[in-house]
Amino acid sequence: MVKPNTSKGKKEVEIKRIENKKARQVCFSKRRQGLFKKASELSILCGAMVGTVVFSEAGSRSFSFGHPSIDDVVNRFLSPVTPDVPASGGASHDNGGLVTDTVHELNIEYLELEQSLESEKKRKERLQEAIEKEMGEPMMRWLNANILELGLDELQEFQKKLEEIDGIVKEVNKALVEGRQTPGSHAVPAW
Amino acid sequence: MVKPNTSKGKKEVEIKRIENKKARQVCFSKRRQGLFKKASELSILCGAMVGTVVFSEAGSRSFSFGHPSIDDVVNRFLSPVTPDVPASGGASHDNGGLVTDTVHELNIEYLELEQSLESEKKRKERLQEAIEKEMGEPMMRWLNANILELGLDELQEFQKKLEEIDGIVKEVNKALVEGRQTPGSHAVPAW
DNA sequence: AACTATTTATAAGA
DNA sequence: TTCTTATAAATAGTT
Repeated sequence: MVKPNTSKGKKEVEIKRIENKKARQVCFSKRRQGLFKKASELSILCGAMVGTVVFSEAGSRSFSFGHPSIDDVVNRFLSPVTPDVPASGGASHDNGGLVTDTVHELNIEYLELEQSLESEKKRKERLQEAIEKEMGEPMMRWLNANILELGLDELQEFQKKLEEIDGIVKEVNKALVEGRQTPGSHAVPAW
Repeated sequence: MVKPNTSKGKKEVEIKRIENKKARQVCFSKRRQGLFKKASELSILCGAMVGTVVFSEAGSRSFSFGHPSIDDVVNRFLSPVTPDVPASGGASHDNGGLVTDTVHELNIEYLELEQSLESEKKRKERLQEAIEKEMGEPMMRWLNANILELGLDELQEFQKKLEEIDGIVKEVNKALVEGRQTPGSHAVPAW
């Protein structure tokens, strides 16, 4: 290339909030793309589960990438199977085999059990919090913002949804009370 | 740096699974770092919520980055509410005054009325969509992700919330049917 | 883990 | 928004 420098091109950037709104949006768009590309490459090259979620500043839009899917990744993240916490090594208690027979091994087993109970407790706390937070504040905020705007038809539609969800919850509840086993296939409508 | 070229340096890579285990692990480590850095830069430059989760291939370890925190991002992702609803550019028909008296003015008034009805219709459509979208997909996704994990206590808590909301909706509904006037202060709990 | 030749990402400008 | 291009940044292979 023999083009003279026309002052285009990348300049070094310091990483701090871009104040100019237009420039910020352009950057958001470009870097979001770049981020997803990197995430995708990592998942392919290394066969790893990777999930990335980005919300636009206003919060009105969300973008996500996930391998194998964003839902899989989120579920995995929420699942107690692996303790999360950045770079925390999960003591996997796989147990293919024989009974432990030394005091040392018994001790280890006990510690693992204790840890697993602890993390189960934490998980429950997190779920409880989530219910409070997701069903509480944001839903109520949305209602506050919109309920006065709803007409009759809309209200009835909204109510129908509510009752649909309520029905599912009741069903799962029942299944739990009765069999105390995983309610694998409760009647889920075609979501 | 006066080193002669000893054939180091990057070669182009095609994006496919790296078969060599050692190389794959090294790549995982490097690119994971890179990904988190990019995610962090995006969140700072553009003031956006960003979350990224990566699981090691074996699945024993998880790594995450989140701004403001990974839990915030996940909760937001699972939250049924997105306060989008773009600013409805409603032509405010304030009317402080006198009766219009020329054909021209009547025409204008008619056109404005028509426009206002049109935009009202649009607004309703938007709300209908919002109900579908907010109550539908994200809520169901959240439920899917969590309902099997909920214990009895949590389920009952969840249900209580549902019924609380349902009660409010019914009340507003009633107010609409009866008085056909803004139900300014229905019994709203302390949200 | 450090090095560095190259590829890749991207900030500005058009 | 999309394309172009100079340059900064990421990184694959080597040591």
